[in-house]
Amino acid sequence: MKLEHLLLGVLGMRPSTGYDLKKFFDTSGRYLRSNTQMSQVYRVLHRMADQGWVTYDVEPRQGAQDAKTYRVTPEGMTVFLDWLTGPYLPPFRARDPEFTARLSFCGFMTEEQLLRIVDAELAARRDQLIQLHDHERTIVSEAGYSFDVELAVAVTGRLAEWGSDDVERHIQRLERLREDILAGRLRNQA
Amino acid sequence: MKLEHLLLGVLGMRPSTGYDLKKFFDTSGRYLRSNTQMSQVYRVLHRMADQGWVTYDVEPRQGAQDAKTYRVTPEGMTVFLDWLTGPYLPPFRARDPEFTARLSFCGFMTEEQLLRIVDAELAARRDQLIQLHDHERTIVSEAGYSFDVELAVAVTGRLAEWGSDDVERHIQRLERLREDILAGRLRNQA
DNA sequence: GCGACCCATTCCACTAGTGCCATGGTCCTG
DNA sequence: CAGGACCATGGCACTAGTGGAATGGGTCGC
Repeated sequence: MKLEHLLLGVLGMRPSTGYDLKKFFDTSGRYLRSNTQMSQVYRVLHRMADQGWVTYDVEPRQGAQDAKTYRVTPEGMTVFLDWLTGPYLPPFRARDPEFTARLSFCGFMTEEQLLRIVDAELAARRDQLIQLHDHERTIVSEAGYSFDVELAVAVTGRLAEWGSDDVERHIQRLERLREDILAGRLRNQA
Repeated sequence: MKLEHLLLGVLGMRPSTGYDLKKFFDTSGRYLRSNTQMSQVYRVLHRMADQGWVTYDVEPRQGAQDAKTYRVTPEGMTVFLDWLTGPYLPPFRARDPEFTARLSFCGFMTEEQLLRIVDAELAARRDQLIQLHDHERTIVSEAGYSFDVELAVAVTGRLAEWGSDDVERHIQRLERLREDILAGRLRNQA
């Protein structure tokens, strides 16, 4: 998930300055991408402007740097939609934000496109759950450094438990979401 | 969380070849780091060998490339332990693997060091939960591209719900783990 | 006896991201 | 009236990671 696409998505909802974008990723967008650097935002913005994916209006500010309000061009929107509605390959770890990122831009999708993504995610996580079960792990330290095997076994056992619980829970949520989309239950609700 | 540290941790448990390490991150270590490239593993291994953090024994294989079995040196172990037991700054997103990574190497820690990490994580997530509640988000599309506001509101609402449920659940697990460590319940169990 | 897959290392060009700092303004607060 | 937060842009050196391919075995099954 490139910063590029996230920026296009955010700008697609609301034209912003580089500063606004940075602020967004520090606050409500933090679950999409954390630790976003100023420099990175501006660098990507410059590149996208060169490629014609975004344009900006300059608001002159006497003395200080001008403020540039960026907006997505039709070409940029095409690039963004190609990513958003293009093939979704669920990442190996259910927790990384690929899926969440796409869902948070679901306003740009049709319900059919959304369903395709949800279905792909669901299939991947069901597979994953099966593989988690027939997976034994042994912990042995052979390297001669001080290592508390008993503690390691107990804690990693718990981590594995947490992991598969999370996947199960995620699957249940996806099933519920899927049904709600199909039944039109996402319409006309608070 | 640098690949460096993960490699040192894994090698600290079991000396391995570069290939073994890559395989590990593709299978049981996949929750620590996904999509690990061969080239990256070998590059980091070379650098660490230069710095004296690891050494290797060469097993000659006639015709083909020699196989090198890497192991951690005392200096490397020091570097690793400095990271592992050094200050833990919980990442903004509860889901990224910093915490999990440290816990999976808990065999190298004392129970006190483990507790410090768990406590830091717990404090961070409790703060986060408070901030999640007084956080209103409004979704408006002002950019003129086709945008289904109703769908977006419904789905992002659900995402937010999922997110805060996850944090709550994570906190409960941490509390339970904390108590179990303190009560010595991680000892002598299956 | 060949294709597929495993073992094992290395190189190369490239892209993305980090961390830190400089500039220069406004507005608020104690 | 100083200090800090906020607004806004940008430069620089650096590090880490991606993606792909070349090399050259070995083993297993069909």
